[in-house]
Amino acid sequence: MSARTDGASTRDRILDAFEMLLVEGGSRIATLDAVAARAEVSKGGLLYHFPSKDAMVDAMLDRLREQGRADVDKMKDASQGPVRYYLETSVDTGSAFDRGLIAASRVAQDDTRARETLAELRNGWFAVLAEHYGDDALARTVQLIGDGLYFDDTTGLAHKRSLDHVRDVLARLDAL
Amino acid sequence: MSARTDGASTRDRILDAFEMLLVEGGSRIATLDAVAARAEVSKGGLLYHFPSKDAMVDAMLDRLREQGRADVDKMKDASQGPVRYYLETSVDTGSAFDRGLIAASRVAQDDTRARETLAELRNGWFAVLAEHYGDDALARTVQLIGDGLYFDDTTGLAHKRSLDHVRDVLARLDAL
DNA sequence: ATGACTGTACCGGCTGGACGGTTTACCTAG
DNA sequence: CTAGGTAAACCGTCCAGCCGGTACAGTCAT
Repeated sequence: MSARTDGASTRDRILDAFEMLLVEGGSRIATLDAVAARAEVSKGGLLYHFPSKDAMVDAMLDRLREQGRADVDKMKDASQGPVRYYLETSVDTGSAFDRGLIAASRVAQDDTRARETLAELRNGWFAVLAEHYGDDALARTVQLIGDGLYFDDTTGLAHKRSLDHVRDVLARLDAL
Repeated sequence: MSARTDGASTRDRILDAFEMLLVEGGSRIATLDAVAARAEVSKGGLLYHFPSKDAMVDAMLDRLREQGRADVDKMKDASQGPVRYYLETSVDTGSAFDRGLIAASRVAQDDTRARETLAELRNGWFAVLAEHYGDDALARTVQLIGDGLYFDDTTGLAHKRSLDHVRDVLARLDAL
């Protein structure tokens, strides 16, 4: 709550490092030693802030949920409208939020809390989409397209024309 | 290629056990010991068939690619047409192929070969979709929806009405 | 104002357990 | 005899978590 080194608190630097490693190589390489090294903290220092790896995951997920709430707000009053905003941010924009999202999905493979967090975020977006359209079928379909975009992106096989294709199809439905 | 115990060969039983463990708990719990136990084979017996874990992954991926080729064929001459077939099989039907697909995506997190295999399978489906529609935008969008369905399913948060919603929207586009 | 003490933030060596993989000795049906 | 195993000891490596220390800022009685 007081000591700073560069700009961010050590605590946040550790969480950032954890997310980066998760994004780059999955949970296998995101060991405590690797996280500590990346955050330029000793392992002991890391353990001072987060008593266990589990606690670190919890903290990362808490931060992500908070960022998620902010994202839903931005989506609601985005100038392009919620749909375009949602679709455009479904592909990795390099933001801290995206990084956290990808990190969480890496962990989700064997962590229930991460799955729950992801589900909670998805529910938030769906609510905005459903309210905007007043049509659950359309809202769900757009959300699925967003999930597909996101999946392709994180699995490393996104086609750069995908977003254009989707916009084209949604235009035919007057759903943009 | 000859010895049977129950119905399947020991080799296939091992691969099945490996996939099951991958689906249930990700690569962390799919250890050689756990696979051997699930397949009711000794660890030595497992290593007799697959000299290393890497070799086991390769074999699993090979089997999956073969099943994938068969699936593309089934998709081409499915009575419901390729789109319905593709969509319906994007949600887990409990088939061996689905299980293999989920298993591969679990491994894909830190395995290039698995990512390549998944990409190859996706290309096969896209080709059928694109040929059917003669419209890349629509084909890509349907594929993204399929990816979304699949993603939701494997992340454990599928809504059972999703498929109906998608069918509804595609009907509005005369794309079913 | 100073010396004793306290809490915060952090360091880094170490341990114990799990895991992948190897090897060896043994069994058994065809 | 040999293909197809079983059973279990063993090795090297990796990793989470533990622990004994350090540095230093602040507090407080004297």
